[in-house]
Amino acid sequence: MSRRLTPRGKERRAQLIDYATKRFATDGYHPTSVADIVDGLGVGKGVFYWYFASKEELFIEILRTSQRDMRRRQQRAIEGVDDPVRRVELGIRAGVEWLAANNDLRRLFEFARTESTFAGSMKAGQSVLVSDAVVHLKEAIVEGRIPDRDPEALAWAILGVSNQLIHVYIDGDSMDAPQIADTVVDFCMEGLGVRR
Amino acid sequence: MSRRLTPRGKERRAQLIDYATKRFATDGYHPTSVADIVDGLGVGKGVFYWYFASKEELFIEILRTSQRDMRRRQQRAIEGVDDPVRRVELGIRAGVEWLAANNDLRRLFEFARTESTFAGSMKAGQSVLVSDAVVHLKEAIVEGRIPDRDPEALAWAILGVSNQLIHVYIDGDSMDAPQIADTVVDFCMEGLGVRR
DNA sequence: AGCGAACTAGACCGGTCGGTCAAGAAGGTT
DNA sequence: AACCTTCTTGACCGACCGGTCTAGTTCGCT
Repeated sequence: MSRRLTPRGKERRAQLIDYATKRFATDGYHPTSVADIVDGLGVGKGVFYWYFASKEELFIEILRTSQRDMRRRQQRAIEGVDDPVRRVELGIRAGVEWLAANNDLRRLFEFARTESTFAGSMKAGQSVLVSDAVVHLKEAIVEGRIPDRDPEALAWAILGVSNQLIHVYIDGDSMDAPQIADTVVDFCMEGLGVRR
Repeated sequence: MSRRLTPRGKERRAQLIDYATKRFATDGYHPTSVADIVDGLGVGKGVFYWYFASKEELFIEILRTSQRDMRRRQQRAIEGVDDPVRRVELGIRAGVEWLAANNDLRRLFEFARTESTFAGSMKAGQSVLVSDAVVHLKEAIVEGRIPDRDPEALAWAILGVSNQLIHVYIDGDSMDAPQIADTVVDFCMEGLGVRR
């Protein structure tokens, strides 16, 4: 699906994406029908299928552009920083802040990972983030700044901590984004801090 | 829903739960219809509604009993162990091994967290696990074995690492459960191991 | 003003959904 | 054998699903 869109058309399309994102995030993808979306916007069903080939296509589009946006933010946050450990930290903070600011999308990501139709698309996107992180982790290992362990596993672990703490503390809104970022960074840098 | 069940009835019920769990895990909760379940078992639809009041009730029952089972396994793994740090480690290992061995259920948990209908039930169950862990973490802090940080956040972080690494390495079957457990324990105990 | 492209409304379609129900088979107890 | 409870069948129901389509309106351009 790809049409020539006038400014008016682009805005409609954006409207549909925004509203659908919210509904998907609050009610779930399956329970939200196309009729719900167009009714909520007060437009006819034809509008939806003018801009999107299917409900599924819309959802995948939301996932793709969101993942791209998050990665961009992370890259902007670390550009020009020499210290690899510092780059990891800034990457974590940028990621946490993006996910906290786009909680709707975070929820969509969580769901998308659970259904085979979307899992592939999600895994691909996440793998990109992990590869990004692996570069810095490897550098940190080479420089002897952190012990030599599988950098990919470390990157996934970081992602896991970030997602979990945001999920708990944003949805339970008992912490703001910077506080969560502090907690995540702290745990990722030294874990429980057990002396062994 | 609760009926007097003969042994035969109990087995039917278990059959339904087993098969539905697998279908829910592979195809998703919504895409799996009640008709799919009974057809897959070669029985009539009435059978399903003889044992369960609704599709939703069945799903919640699966979640409840699974969470209980996982917690039991964790408790059995740490009973009689004096060292709180060791208890945390054994709890992590037991949790990881349970989730790896019951990957179907792990996927269901992942989905259940994303839909408002089931999120409450899931959160409650997870909170219990966290409270369990918090007890040992507090003790470890008091004994000076680990630095004094919010034990609840630590517990959630541990849960996040466990879920993420199992998700990645079991579904991509490139590691077995004990290896994953090692990796999780390692990360949780000392994180990236940054010297600060 | 006129025309084609962009956009919109909403009735409509076939299919599927979760759930019901009447009828009867199977099994245990007396 | 008679009888009651447990269990099973599958046709059926109304609701709703994603998606189509036709008839039209609005807009930008010449």
